[in-house]
Amino acid sequence: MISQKARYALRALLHLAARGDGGPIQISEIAESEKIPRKFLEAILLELKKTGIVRSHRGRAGGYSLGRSAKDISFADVLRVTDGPLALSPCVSVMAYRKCDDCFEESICAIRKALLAARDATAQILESRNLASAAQQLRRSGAL
Amino acid sequence: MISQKARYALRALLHLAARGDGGPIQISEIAESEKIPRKFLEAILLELKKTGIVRSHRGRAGGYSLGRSAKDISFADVLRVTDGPLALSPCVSVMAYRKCDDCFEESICAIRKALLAARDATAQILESRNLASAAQQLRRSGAL
DNA sequence: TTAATCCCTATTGACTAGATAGAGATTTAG
DNA sequence: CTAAATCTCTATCTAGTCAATAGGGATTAA
Repeated sequence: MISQKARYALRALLHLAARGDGGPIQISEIAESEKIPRKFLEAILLELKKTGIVRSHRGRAGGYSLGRSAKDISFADVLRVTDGPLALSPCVSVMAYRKCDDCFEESICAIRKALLAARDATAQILESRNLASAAQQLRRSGAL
Repeated sequence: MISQKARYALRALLHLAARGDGGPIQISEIAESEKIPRKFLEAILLELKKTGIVRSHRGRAGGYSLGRSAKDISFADVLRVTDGPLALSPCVSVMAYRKCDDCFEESICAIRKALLAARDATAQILESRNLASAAQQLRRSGAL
């Protein structure tokens, strides 16, 4: 299961992607219209900023905007920031590989083989879905 | 990431699948040869028993054996017991559906659409991998 | 210089993961 | 029949994580 943080992050980013072309948007606007606890959202956006997914503008009339084109921000990108690796085991993570603590011999581990296939399938999907396509879906279904 | 409990469960079940035809195997044998804390393994096997994945035999010379043919026990079956639903969100879980707490309108949720595709991809893989095929892989690579 | 914004650190409460302890119940060998 | 070996059950502990909140500090523009 993804965390609440991940849900908030995705909702906030979709908000930015949808109303994206009129300068920065304030935390409080996002928090109110997406029903996200304001302080929690601050922390989330700060993390997203550190990885370049969003950009911030300080001072009066400051706020947040996407750090790059919406079509270049995938669901995988976001989940990796909020929830860590997509993989079901560190030993099959591409972005954050680590040997399992008690692994005997990785090359013949039957568990690893299954988890690796699962990771590849998940990553293939989540890397192909991005904010632009998601926002477009919303527009098509009349939600925007 | 899967839990430590899931790892232990899978290792224990592979142990049973590999040495499966000579009557029940004791917890202590599994615990020692798979390096799993004994008491923790007891709890895990008890849970696996409740769902029919293993069968127990009490008393002297008792122990555990698989509850059904190894080819009918998928990785998905095991992970569902130890770690809950495979899905990344309750609203896309097939075995344990639940509406998201703060969902506005499920049918047009763009997040849900991506998570649904991810669930299907993961489930497809994990339901196709089973203890029999995993044990066979181990045999082929000379681990048994 | 003031007000609006983002930035940062610390803290809290609830919950879960992983592991352990100690008895109780059941079966079978002798 | 009884003793030993097994599984069964309930309770507990510790450390860590999740979700949320608090209270300022830094920056910018009007």
